[in-house]
Amino acid sequence: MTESESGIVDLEIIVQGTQEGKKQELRLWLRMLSTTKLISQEIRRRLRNEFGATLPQFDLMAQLYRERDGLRLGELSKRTMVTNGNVTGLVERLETDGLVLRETPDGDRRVTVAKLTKKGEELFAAMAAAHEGWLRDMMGDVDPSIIAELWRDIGGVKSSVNNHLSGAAFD
Amino acid sequence: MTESESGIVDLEIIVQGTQEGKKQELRLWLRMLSTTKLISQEIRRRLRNEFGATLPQFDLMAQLYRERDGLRLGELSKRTMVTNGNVTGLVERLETDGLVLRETPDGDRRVTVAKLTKKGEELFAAMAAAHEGWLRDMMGDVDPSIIAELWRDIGGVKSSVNNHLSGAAFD
DNA sequence: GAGCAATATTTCAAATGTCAAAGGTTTACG
DNA sequence: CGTAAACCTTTGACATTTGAAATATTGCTC
Repeated sequence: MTESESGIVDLEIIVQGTQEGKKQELRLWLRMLSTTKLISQEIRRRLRNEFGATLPQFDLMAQLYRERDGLRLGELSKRTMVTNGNVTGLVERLETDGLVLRETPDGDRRVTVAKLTKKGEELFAAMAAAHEGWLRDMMGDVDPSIIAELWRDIGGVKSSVNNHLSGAAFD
Repeated sequence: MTESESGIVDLEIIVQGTQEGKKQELRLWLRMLSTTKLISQEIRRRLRNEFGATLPQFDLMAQLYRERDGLRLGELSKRTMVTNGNVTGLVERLETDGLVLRETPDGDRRVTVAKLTKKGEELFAAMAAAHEGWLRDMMGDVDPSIIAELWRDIGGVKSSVNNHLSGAAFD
């Protein structure tokens, strides 16, 4: 058995012994975290196997796909939740693969704009379609009304978190 | 403005133009992902600032705290959703910091067991208390009944995902 | 007891991630 | 004009992550 198959079990054991009604927020958080990780790992595996791409690359290309004129690296960083320093290398590798172009506009030479190449657009279109299908498949057992409800309520959680951050980071 | 303050905005822009009733699973997934990332980053920031620890280290110590007799590295890997190859270096660094001990039992020399030191126990106890408080704080605006409901429904999502994995990975 | 499958951990290469600091460019102010 | 402040990207050090391959040890079988 390869290591990749040994992976996931369950982080929630941490609060196994939780008393009724207490630490609900902690319980919810651990369940969100493990579920998100589970889905991420599955998507990562499929992206890799079927397209030879990584999840951060997919995220980044998704943004560029919506902005055909390209985006500045800083803008890309914000939209993908990838740190600035990280975007550099990410775009670099995508450029090496011929999926992305980098250019500096005449107006402001501080700026670097990245945009998808033809090849990049084609690859992303295929990945996006597959990606959506994977999710529909994975969540296939969940009632659509529950999906909608979860979407709303998690939005509430997100707002609450945003209102209680220590550092800076807004929406 | 330092880079760490520039960070997060919102990944959900990807589906800005989504038609009503379509791609609900994708929408939900993106919201889960961005919310989880938001909370993770906040916890990471606080762990770092207040305790000089990282999130994976916290996860790992949480498991060892519940098993005072220690755990084998493979067992640790499964419980923390950290891959096997990863546990090695993680434990190594914790040992360097005097928070964890490693020893090989007489019975089976393939095995390495890790356990918390006295110092490790004390540090973790402090971190755990703070951690729980942070979560209660961050989710402070969310009604407790919603929290409970989310916990149940996300459990449903998790089950569904587990039933539709391509590789191996169970619960 | 030699050989082989199973188990447990380590190692490796490549990519990603955080954070901090340094590099150029542009803008604005005195 | 000249220079400081602001802006955008890159770089660097280091930790983490994945996936796969390599090691080491044990247990089983013939």
